Amino acid sequence: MVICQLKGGTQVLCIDNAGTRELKALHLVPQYQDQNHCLQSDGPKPLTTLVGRFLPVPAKLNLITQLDNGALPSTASSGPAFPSEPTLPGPPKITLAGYCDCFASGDFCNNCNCNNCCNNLHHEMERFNAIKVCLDRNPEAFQPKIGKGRSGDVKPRHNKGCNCKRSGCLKNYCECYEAKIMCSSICKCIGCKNYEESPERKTLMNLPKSMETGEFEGSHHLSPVKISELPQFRKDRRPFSCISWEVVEAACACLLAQGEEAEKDHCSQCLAEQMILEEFGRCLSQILHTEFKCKGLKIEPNTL
DNA sequence: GAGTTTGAAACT
DNA sequence: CAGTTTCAAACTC
Repeated sequence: MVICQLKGGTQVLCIDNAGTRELKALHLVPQYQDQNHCLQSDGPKPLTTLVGRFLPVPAKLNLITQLDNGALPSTASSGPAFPSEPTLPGPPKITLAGYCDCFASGDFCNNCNCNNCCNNLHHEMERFNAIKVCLDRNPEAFQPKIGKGRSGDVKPRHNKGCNCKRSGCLKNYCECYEAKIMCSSICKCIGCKNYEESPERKTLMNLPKSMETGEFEGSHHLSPVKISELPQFRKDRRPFSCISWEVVEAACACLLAQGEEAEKDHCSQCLAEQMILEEFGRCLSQILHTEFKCKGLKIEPNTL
């Protein structure tokens, strides 16, 4: 893969036929590839636009790393990689860092509340430089934090491990707990209670059954726990108070079972989809009934 | 909704 | 690498 220059002076991606990983991602923008396998465009399409919009994170990393190492531009580029852009004195001092969830996950900001946001198309070079700075500092900065465990492990785990000191890893401050996974040996947390046999954790896992009362008793040897002292699900992720992860899992299991049944009966894809959708409707109906019951509301027949 | 707490990321 | 600062989200009141 190389970088080439268009007559407008804009840098765009250019690919060869080597069949690299990046090539796959670039299939998303075939209209930019000319007869010499160089990408052309009907208008300027800056590099970072393509990177940010189309490349999956591993490909983005690969590309940026290669750019950073100076490995790419030599063959097809007639000049420096970005001759028309001013050289920036250093990393931007504005909101363009790992603090921002959008930037950290490799996305552009969109409808966020950030101030002086530069993680957008209007600040492509600042964004590009910030990505390079982040990767210089940490080559895995844009990798997902939750990954598969060691070889053979099925359970996901935090790639770096958490460093919690005061939350006992049983609040959403803890990245492991927030991701609904146990802390592992690579965590450096103090006073961790987020492990398989932890009674405190088991108490929390029983939470959904008791949300109506505001107070509940866990295991017999544990003292009553007030709901206000327990970690709550993030409001934006959990709009229905009665939907626990167990409910979600059960609903998914129902849908899977329905799909398997359709497959066993050799149903057409269309019919299978219909059966799964109907099952989803039944699940949703049950969930809504439970939710309304939780809130002491009546359900009008035509609302479902 | 304002203020506090918390821990990741950045910085020194 | 350790200590400190900055930041945004979680949490409390």
